[in-house]
Amino acid sequence: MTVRVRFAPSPTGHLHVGGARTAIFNWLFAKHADGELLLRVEDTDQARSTRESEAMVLEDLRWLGLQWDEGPDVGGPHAPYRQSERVATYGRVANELIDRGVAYRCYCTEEELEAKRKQAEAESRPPHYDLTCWHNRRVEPGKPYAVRFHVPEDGDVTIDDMIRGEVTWKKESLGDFIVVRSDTLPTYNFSVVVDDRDMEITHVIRAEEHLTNTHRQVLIYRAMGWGVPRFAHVSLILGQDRTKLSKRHGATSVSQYAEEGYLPEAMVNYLTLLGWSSPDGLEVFGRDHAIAKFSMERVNSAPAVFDPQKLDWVNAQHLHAMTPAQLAPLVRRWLDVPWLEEGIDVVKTSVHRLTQFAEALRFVSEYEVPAVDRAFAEAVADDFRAHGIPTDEATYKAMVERLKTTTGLKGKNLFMPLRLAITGLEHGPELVRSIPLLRHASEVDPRVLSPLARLERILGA
RNA sequence: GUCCCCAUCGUCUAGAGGCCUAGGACACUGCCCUUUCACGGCGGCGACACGGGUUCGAAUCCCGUUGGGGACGCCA
Repeated sequence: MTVRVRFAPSPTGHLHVGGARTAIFNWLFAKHADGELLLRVEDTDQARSTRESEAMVLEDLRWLGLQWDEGPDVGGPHAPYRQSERVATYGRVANELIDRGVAYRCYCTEEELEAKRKQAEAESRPPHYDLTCWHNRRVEPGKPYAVRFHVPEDGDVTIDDMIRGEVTWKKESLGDFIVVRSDTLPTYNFSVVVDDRDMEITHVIRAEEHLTNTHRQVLIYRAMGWGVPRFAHVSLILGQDRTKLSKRHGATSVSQYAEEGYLPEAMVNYLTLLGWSSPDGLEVFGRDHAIAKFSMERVNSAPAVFDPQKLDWVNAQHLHAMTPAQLAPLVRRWLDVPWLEEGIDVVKTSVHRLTQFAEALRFVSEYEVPAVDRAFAEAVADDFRAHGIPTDEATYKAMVERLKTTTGLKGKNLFMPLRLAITGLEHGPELVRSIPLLRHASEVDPRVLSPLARLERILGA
């Protein structure tokens, strides 16, 4: 049987790293098994769902480089893939549930239910529905009602979770729950079951926050006589304070990380590492490796704290492995200069994120006249005029040898003022690379002062 | 409160009863490389939450305690 999994976001904003990790695990699981991944939009919460959010989520998933076989954008044999467009189906199933006597119309108002809940709480009883409309089943034409599922006598449920093993719930832990709201839209626990059934989902891989929902969902599968898919509940991603990662922990949407100069490859790599480890111990890897090695057996059941520092490191590893030609088109967004590739090559190892290239290369386009000994500057300028500005390692080394003689300086005493005079800074990439870079950049970019022009600034000042 | 899940260095993790004096990675830190910064290399610091079992033997299996998290909606 072909593995079919789904990622089912609700379109209420950008994709969060938690959702991204769930999507990635679904994708890895499907790809590894040569199965299919489909995307389903869970937009039955009309108050919060928007098309703009849906577009953002899809864009975030594409940025990560995940691809799906069926979805609202690409269609497929089980269309539509938006729950808001599937309400007729839910209504049919709900009616069948009522016909079978396992669900009923509930005419209680939200206010009544709220009062009952409060009273139950006050009497320290479980806040379950008091079954008024179950005992008094009726049809009141014209009056709005919700459809409620009745938890049966044999409502205990045990699942064999791929990550957690056997998990059992007693029927008492559940009250009768609503499957269709009075506005005729389904609730999550209901639509998910109908859709997973319709879409022939074989494995439900989702976040642990849904674990307890599984009790209700299995009850619906049973009532309809449907086969139950396998479940895999992935642990949550936590913030540094060990609570569920949320906005107050800082950047939590993948689009923010894209803005901050992280590579999609690194994001996928790091998120994959949060709860999964490669059997060969590799920590820096690409998509193909993850797909080849992925298995649910190696997914950790304990929650994981999101560590921005390690993400940075993983990102740097991917960055450093890329060529300047590969990086240049990505960096242009932040720094669009004609000498970009050589610049990238010179400062690459000092950079962890794409955004940092602009900062690391600022010394090329910006120059503030530093405090340098005038005679020293004169000597260097004379050398440039006589022998030309170094253009590679050989000419640089020759220049250094001459300067040792003409200035009588060596070691730190030579290199520190040389660096300061030419870059305007005390720290930076190797001079053997920086000086040729400045020369080449000044030749193609009028905004860049050549090394000689810089010395003349000092002398003219 | 009830139910469910979880528990190895600060963090991510390896660990399927003897291979464990518990391994790796990030972070921190020392040295080396480097005439700066970074990269890189070699070291250091640093954990099996606690208590009972089971067993010749437990990080590993069982029970309990504690701690953390999640869910208890006409949200998903």
